[in-house]
This record gives sequence, structure tokens and C-alpha cells, in this order.
Amino acid sequence: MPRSSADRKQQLVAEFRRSEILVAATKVFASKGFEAAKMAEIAKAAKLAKGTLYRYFDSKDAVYEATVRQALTRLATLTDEHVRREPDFTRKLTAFISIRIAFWDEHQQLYRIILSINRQSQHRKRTFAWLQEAVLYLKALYEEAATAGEIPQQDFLSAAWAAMDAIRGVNERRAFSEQHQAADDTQFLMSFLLHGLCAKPPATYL
Amino acid sequence: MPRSSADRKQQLVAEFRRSEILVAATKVFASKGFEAAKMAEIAKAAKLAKGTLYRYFDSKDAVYEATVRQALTRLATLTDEHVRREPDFTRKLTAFISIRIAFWDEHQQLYRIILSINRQSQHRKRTFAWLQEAVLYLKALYEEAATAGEIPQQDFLSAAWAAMDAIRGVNERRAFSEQHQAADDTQFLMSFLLHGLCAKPPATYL
Amino acid sequence: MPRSSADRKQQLVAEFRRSEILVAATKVFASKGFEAAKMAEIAKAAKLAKGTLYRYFDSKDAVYEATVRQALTRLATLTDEHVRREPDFTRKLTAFISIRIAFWDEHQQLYRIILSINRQSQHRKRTFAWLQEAVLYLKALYEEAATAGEIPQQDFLSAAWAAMDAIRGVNERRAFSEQHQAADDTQFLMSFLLHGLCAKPPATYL
Amino acid sequence: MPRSSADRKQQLVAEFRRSEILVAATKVFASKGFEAAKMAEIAKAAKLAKGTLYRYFDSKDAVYEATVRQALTRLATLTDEHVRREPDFTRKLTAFISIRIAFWDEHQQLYRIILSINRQSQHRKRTFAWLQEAVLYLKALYEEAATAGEIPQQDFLSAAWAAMDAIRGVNERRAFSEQHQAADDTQFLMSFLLHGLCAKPPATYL
DNA sequence: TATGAATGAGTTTTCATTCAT
DNA sequence: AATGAATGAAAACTCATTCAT
Repeated sequence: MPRSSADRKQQLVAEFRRSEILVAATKVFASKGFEAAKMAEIAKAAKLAKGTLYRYFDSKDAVYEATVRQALTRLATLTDEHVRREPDFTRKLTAFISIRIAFWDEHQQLYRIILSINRQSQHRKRTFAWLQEAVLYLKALYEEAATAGEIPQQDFLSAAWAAMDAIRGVNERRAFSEQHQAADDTQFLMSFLLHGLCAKPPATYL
Repeated sequence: MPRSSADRKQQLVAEFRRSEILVAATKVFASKGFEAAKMAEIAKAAKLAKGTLYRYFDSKDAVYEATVRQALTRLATLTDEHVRREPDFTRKLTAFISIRIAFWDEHQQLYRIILSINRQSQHRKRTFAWLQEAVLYLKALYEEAATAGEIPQQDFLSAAWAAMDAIRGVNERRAFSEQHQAADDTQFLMSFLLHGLCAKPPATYL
Repeated sequence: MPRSSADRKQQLVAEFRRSEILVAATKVFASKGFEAAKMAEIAKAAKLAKGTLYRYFDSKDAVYEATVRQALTRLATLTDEHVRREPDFTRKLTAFISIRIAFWDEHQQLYRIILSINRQSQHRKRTFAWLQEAVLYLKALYEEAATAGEIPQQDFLSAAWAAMDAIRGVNERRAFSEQHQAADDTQFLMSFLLHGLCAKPPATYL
Repeated sequence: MPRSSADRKQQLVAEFRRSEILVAATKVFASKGFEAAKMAEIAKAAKLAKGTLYRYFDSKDAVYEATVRQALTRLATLTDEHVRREPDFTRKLTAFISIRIAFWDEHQQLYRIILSINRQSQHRKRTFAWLQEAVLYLKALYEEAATAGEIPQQDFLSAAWAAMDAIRGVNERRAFSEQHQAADDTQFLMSFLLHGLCAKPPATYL
């Protein structure tokens, strides 16, 4: 059926345009932030006219949302693929950390976008929700480990948030300065998340 | 000399005006964020005319910068006062954490401002520098503790950043949702920073 | 000649498309007005693509003009059919009025379009010309009646305009509120146009 | 009190600016219609910057509303002043008609504005309400005359609308062509409204 | 001939900043 | 020094029209 075939082709082209726009938007949002990013600039980066953007997205906000969601979806998929492969908790946690550091190393721009937690309350809630997905994933990892007796029972939600905070911090500093190396950072975080400052070994472990 | 005396008086009045503006700006920036905060509103809150603001600050950005700096200075001072009093590392760290969590409860507005400082790429470097002050303070605390044999030698800079990240995360969640309690959060963070997940006590401590 | 035959067929198809577009345009212009009516919507209503519209009309304005002309032509034809049937002036005038009031009830959309023709200064002259056709028709009616001795000689052009104004007013109010009834309105206008405020038939007519 | 005096001066200046803007807006709305009138053009006509307009009016719509209301208020006042002076119904009606024709003769631009009944339904209702004020005034005139026995009882509301319609028509034609003279028009309308097509004064008036 | 994706000029409105008083 | 009226650049979004397929 030529009709259906033409339709599918159209759809693919549209899909492609959308993703092209997202690529352009990622660059612009990343280097300017949401407010300072102008639709005109995104259009120019995508080599399209301003109006064309609005054929594919309803508003600037919709472009932003799609951009971030795309980044997070990719990261979540990648994380799961790697974590799933590892046999025990320590290795899984290492994978979780290192993939999230390596990812942002290669996609710094995407990361910069997600960092902008702080614009408007509407965006804050959205960002919080987005981060929460990763936190819950990590929490599940912890619980699994606890069940397996690898770590003691504790407040895993708080622990997961703290881990995410620390990873976020590392990534921020990697994004905005040029100091650390991925390997070192992963190793440090692993050790830190597992044992903290080791002030004194807690009684239960003696 | 009457001249010099008048000048000093002028200066004091100017200083006073500046701080009054900052009080007003704090309220407005905290509740609206940078972009949504209007100079007109800050002026109104300071009971001044819009134009008068520009006699004391060069631009909206300058007002913002001064507002954040003031908030950070107060927090730093307060932190130091409390930490200094404590006798040993564990207590000092607890003080550091709890003061930074409690500060939020009492100075929500200031805290919201501090949280919002990574808004735009132009501000990010500034933000990094500001946060670094606190990190270095904490690192010094760690080194002191190591010297005193309270904790083992390690990468204290990274550890300090990780601690700051975790504290920031807790405060963010406190600021933008209404979930945790200060006491619990402090206790959790203390334990987490000191011992992590306690996967297995590291060999060196056995 | 097959050529000529094909050409004629082409022309008929084109004619048909034009009238289909006009049907759609009438609906859209009537319910939205000129500015708010979008070419895309007209196209959709005509089950055509936007671009196709431009094969049959040069511009949005051309579509509008054709739409109005069509409406007026239909009304003029209808009026003439009914007026022609009546034997004397009073009945002819009644027919003129009632058909123009009834027309609204049956062709609300067309009528709304006719009402909306003074939209912009660019259109005003056109509007004036369009209305004038009906006025001249009515004036002819008056002159005929005068020749037949049914009404006294007077400024029939002004009188025809005044009648048209009153009819237009009634229809406007019918179109944009829901107050009057066709029968009442026709009767009132007849009486008013014939005798003015002295509602009783003047002595000379008794 | 210098304060109060300065304030009043400010207020007068503001009042003056508003009216200057209205003068400019009247010109632009009149020659272009609502949609085609651009805020930029109104600003230019008022010799102000675009933004300044928004100090005095909230929106384009607000400017439009104020412009029309001003025109109608002036006309209503003027009408009442003249009508009030006249001793009997015929003279009052003549005054009503002639003032409304003369007014638009001198303020054609204002008139053109009010004619644009037909833009959007929101404007239509407003326009209807505006016109209704004059209609009710005229209706009261009729009722007074009926009470005084000058004209017979009848549907005065419809009659008032019809009169307004006819006056509007005359004014429209005066505004958009150059045919009639005020004196003639007034006289014709008087006669037409009183006696309709039976140009001779009806018996009851002999 | 028909399509509908692409275009970009054009519009209202906001607000940091300036400057005459 | 203080004021606040005036400014105008800037930005998101719309839609009539064009044109490659």
C-alpha cells in the first residue's frame, strides 16, 4: 500500500526532525540554562525557522521537558544494563556510580541541563520527580543487598538520596571545573558510601 | 574636620540603605527566584523608588550577588561559632551538619537563596567559589581530626565535598517539600558520613 | 474535440471545488469572524489541504470576498423571487422585509457574514457597494409604488437606506441576542416604515 | 503642603497623558479598526514609546474600551444638554437626531470606531450595551411624549432601536462617502421617523 | 493537481535601566 | 539624593503564504 508506506515515511521524517530539534535544544539549554535559552537560537541551531519548532513542540517548556526526559531515559536504561550484569552489591553499586559519572563525562551538556533544579517551583517539582526515579532504583539495590545480608538494615531512602547527592556533586564539579578523573571519583565515592569517614567502626561490626 | 565627619555620616547612611535593600531583596529573591524577582518589587519592599536602587547597586545582578554573599557570610559565621565550641571531631561534625540544617528552619529565605545559586552558567563559577569556602572549612576540620587521630588519613577534599553535597541535598528536599525532620536528618547524615553503608568494616580498622 | 471537452470538465471540477470551499468558509467565517478564521480551519472544513485553497483563491481576503458575495447574491435572488409575486406595494414591502428577516432564521451563517462586512476600512467601500444593490432594488420598489399612486413622491433613496438600516438593526439584534420573533419584527417594521411613530394609519389613507 | 500639591500636579499630568493617548488611539483605531491598529502605531501617534502606553493602560483592549467610552460619554452628555432645552417632543427628537448627526460630522473618527460592531463576540456584547444606553434615552423621550399625548402609545423600544439604526446608517454613509448634508439628513429622518413613507403629515397632526 | 512542512514577518507585552526634575 | 515616568530591546508564539515533492 503506497499510502501507508508514505505515511510511515512521513512519520519517520517527523521523528527524525524531533530528535534533531532535541539535539539542538540540548546544546542551547545546556550552555544557557532554561531562561536564557531562546527559541530563536534553538531553531537556528537546528537549522530550522522559528515557526517550525512549533510544529513539533507546543511550547518552549515542552521542548525543555522532552530534552530532559530523553537524557534521563537514556541514562536510566544504560544504568540498568550495566548494574544488572554485576553479581554482588559492591560491584552493582560501583557500576551504578561509575556509569553515572562516565555518562556525564560523555554527555556533559545533558547533565548541565538537569542541574538547573532551581528555576521555578513548577520545574523544581518536575526535577525532583525525575531524580526520584534514580533514587528509588538505588534504594531497591540497597534492599536487595540487605536481604542478601551484604549490608545491615537501615534508612535506605535517605541513604539513596545521600548517594545521589554525592554523585550529583561530583558530576557538577566535573562539569564546571576540570579537576577530577572518573576513575578516582568512582573509587572515592564507592569507599565513601560504603564506609564513610571510618571514624570508628560501628559496634555492630566488631 | 566637619567635612570628614559629614562624609562618614554619608557613608554610614549609605551602608544602612544598602543593608535595608538587601533585606528586601532577600525576601523577594527567596520567594520568587532570580528571574521572577522584579526590581520594582524589591524597591517597593525596601520602601524606595526603583531609581534609588541604582544609586546603591549597579544592576539587578549586583543586588543578587550581594544578597547571596550576605546569606553565605552569615551562615559561615554562625557555623564557625558553633563548631568552635565543640571539643572533639564527632561533635564538631555534628555541629557543622546540624547548624546547616537548622539554619534552614530559621532562615528559610536566606537558604532558598543559597540553594538557587547555580541558576545560570554565568553564575555557576561564582557559586562554585562560594560553596568552596564552606568545603575548605570542613576539610580543615577533617585534617585536624586526622592529626588528632580521630579519623584515618584520606582524601579529605573529596570527603568534604561529598558531605556538603549530602547536606545540600537534605536541605533542598526540606526546602521544596515537607518531609523530613531536622533531628532525624542530622542524625542520619552524621552516621552516614562517619560510617557509610557499613558494607564491611575495612580491614585497617579491625 | 476531446481537448475542449476535457477543459470543460476541468472547469466544472474547479467550479465545484470553489463552491465547496465557499461552503466551508461560510461556516468558519460566520462562527469566528474574519480575523479569527484560520485558513487551516477552512481547509480542514473543506477537507482539503491548506495549500490547495490557494489553487482556487489567491488569498484569505479573496475567499472572504467570494463568501460574502455568494451570501448576498443568494439573498438578492430570494428577495426578488418573493417580492415579484406580490401584487401591490404594501405586500411587496412586507415581502421584502420578511424575507430579509426570515433569511436569518434559515441561513444564520450567511447572515452573520453579511453583517460582518464592515470589518475594516479596506472593506468598507466594498460593503457600501454591496448594500447599495439592495437599496436600489428597494428604491425601485418605492418609485413603482409612487407611479401607481400608492405612496406620495419623496426622497426614495434616503427612505430606502433608512429601511435597510432598520432591517439590518433588527437582524443584528436577532443574530447576537435572542429576543425578538420574526413575525413581530416584520409587522413592527412594516408599520414603522409606512407610518413612523404615528402608529395609526394616517388620515389620508383611511 | 508641597507634597499634596506635587501629587496633584502629577495626577494632572497623568490625566493629560491618558487623554493624549486616547486622542492618538482614536485616530488609529478609527482609520484601521481594532485588529489592524497596532500598539506601536498608537504609541508613535502619541509620541511616546511603546512601553509607556502600558503605564496608562493595561492592554490594547483597555485602550480601545477607554477610547470608545470617552466618545460615547461625550456624545451622551452633549445630546442631553441639547434635548433638555427643547419644549416639545418634535423639537426634542429633532435635537436628538441633529446632534447625533452633527457630532459625528465633527468627530467622524470616533464614529468609525463605534461602527466596528463586528469584531469579536466579546466586543459585540460591549457594543450592544453601549448603543443600548442611547436607545433607552430615546425610549424615555418617546414615553414622555406619549404621556403628554403627543404621539400614540406603541412599541417604543423597537421604535427607538429603529430610529438609532436609521441614524447610524446616515452617519455611516456620511463617514464613508461624501454625499449628504447634515441639514437634509436631519430633516429627512425627522419626517421619516414621525410619518414613515406617508410623507404628508398625518391627519392627527393637522 | 494536491499536499502539508517550512517559513519568518509581525504582534503584544514585560521590565531593567536611564534621566529630567 | 531621590524619584518614577519614559524608554525600547527582547521574546514567545501565530499564521498566511510558499514550494518541493
